[in-house]
Amino acid sequence: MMQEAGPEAPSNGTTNQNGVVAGAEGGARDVRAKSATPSSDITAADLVNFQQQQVNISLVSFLIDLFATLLNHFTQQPLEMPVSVAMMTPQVITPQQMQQILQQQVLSPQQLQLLLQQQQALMLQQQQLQDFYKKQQEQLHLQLFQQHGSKQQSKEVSAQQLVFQQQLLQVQQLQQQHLLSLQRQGLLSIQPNQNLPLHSLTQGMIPAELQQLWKEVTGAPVKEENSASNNGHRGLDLTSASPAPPKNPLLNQHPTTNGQYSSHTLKRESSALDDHSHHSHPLYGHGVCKWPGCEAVFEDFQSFLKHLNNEHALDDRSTAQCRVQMQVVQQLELQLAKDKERLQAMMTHLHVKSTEPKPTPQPLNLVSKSVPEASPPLSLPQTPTTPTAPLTPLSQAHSVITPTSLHTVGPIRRRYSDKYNMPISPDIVQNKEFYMNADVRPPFTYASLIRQAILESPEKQLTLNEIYNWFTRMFAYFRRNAATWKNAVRHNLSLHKCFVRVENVKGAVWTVDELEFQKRRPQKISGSPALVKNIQTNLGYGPALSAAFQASMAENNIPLYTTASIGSPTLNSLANAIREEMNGAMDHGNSNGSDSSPGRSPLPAMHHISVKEEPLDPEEHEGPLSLVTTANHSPDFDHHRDYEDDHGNEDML
DNA sequence: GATTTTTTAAACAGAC
DNA sequence: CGTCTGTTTAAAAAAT
Repeated sequence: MMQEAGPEAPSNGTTNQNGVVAGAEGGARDVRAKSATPSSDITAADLVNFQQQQVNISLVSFLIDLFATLLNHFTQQPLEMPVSVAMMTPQVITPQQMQQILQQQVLSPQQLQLLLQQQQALMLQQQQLQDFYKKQQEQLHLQLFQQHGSKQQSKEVSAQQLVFQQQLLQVQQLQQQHLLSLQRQGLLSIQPNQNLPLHSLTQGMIPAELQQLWKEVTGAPVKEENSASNNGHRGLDLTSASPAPPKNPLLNQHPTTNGQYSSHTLKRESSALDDHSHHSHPLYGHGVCKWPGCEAVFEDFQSFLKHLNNEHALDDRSTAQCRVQMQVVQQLELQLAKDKERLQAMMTHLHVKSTEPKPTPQPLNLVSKSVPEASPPLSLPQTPTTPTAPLTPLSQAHSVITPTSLHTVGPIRRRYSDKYNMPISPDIVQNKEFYMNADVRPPFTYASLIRQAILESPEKQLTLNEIYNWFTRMFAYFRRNAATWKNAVRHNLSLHKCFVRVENVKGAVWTVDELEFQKRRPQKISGSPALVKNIQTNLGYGPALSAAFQASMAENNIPLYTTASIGSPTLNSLANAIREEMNGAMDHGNSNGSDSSPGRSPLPAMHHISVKEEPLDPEEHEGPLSLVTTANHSPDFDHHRDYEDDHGNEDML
């Protein structure tokens, strides 16, 4: 609604963009926390197994990432991959599109309501699983971390390859699962001229291609995954088995029953993939009715049809099952999206780790220069990008299904506000990718966002212009209507006491008075005791230190931290501890106060907010992962970034 | 339903 | 003079 006046073009060229890593944010946001979706009729035991495997993967992944990073850092020779990242981003149905498809076909508002209720129940179960999973993860992390000093370079590389390969396979599996789920429901019919079929979904992700790709990437023959671990092998089995119809978790909660059930179902489903090509009906395969929870055997297709019409007619039970199936699909979709994201982060990490700030190919012409409003690609019917749906902590995770969600693109706002003391950081980090690409208003207040921007900066201080840049960099939404939100940003900076302006030779920077920020609203910590404890812990560290952790977690590519910060407050603390340890281990020198941006550091004396002389600023020097490392020593790189930022802004405004 | 917070809009002043 | 930065007021919207 705001006039996007030209005068908005900021003169960012003048101000040096501090080295905050925009891109490479390989951030490999965590997928694992939401791992094994309670899909289908896999038994509880199976789920646990699967989760354990994922734990293994993530552990290895973490270690690999860590060491590879170190390796890269010291050798300055990032692994090269002769593969374009773009290749690896097949266009799959976005969650939004999925919702549309599903909703348009079957659901009435009442049904949606029912569905929501069921989801809640389901989510309870999920939560239990996740709790279990987290505990295990925590344990293993601890264990592994104790032996982290003894790895050898060669091992790391090969292990990295392994993990990477597994990631590829995982994504592929998810895609197949997803598709098969759709087919199973009959909600998605496979037709040659439709663009949803399997070969389209897996386009660029065909196993053979993956293998080939992997060979190219590694320059070595592909190791059989089962030789190193059973993850890959198991994963493949899961793939084929995954379409097994889900036991309705609401109707049947006896794991033993499920176990018996699934054990032979899995076998039968194993070749479901190529099966429905014979019979047109996706619910019939291998002589078995594939309706979820059914599995009646039939001699011929006709009797199956008869059965289908009789037993699975449009009644309450069937619709309920259908809803559950939708839920499964949703989960898979989410999982898939996250894993894709993770994969891409990995690829980016391996490919352009320390040179390319933009991980996601963001076409510069996406938002064209002079016509911010005129370009209609952003209009409602189809989202221009294919962002993953924002992953939200449990409570809202499935708001995606609400009827309103289809229309929420613009006006509807639901702020997270600052209920909790560490309000948005985990969420914002988790959904980084999403907000970077989706023209969706982030559900955070300006104050929260500004704070986040500042805390993410290496020195917990930003100029106004740098804050602007952070907004535009991190949120597609803020690439438009600059006059409006910039005004709001300035307004917020002035309005809230928690933002402190610090004079500097070169001007002024803004810092966050953490205590004030906490004060802003009566602290109603309604969350778990763990959360409270965590907050206390953080406060104990002092604002500066806590901020440092926040920022480093946000900026670094190490999945564990992101995982932990999202996964559970307890783990967050753990991550902090680990982080601290690592900082100590990695670089000692703590070379006095040599800034990454010598020119504009405010006078230390003026800091009544203790953001300055903290002993262990991770970015201080040789920050383990971020681009800042390079930026510190390479004027060219600085220039490069300046240019990029200018460029970006020109494009946006 | 009242109160508080947040957002949006806009006027204005000072520095550059 | 125009732009950027920063402060302030006002009103509407949203959240509590």
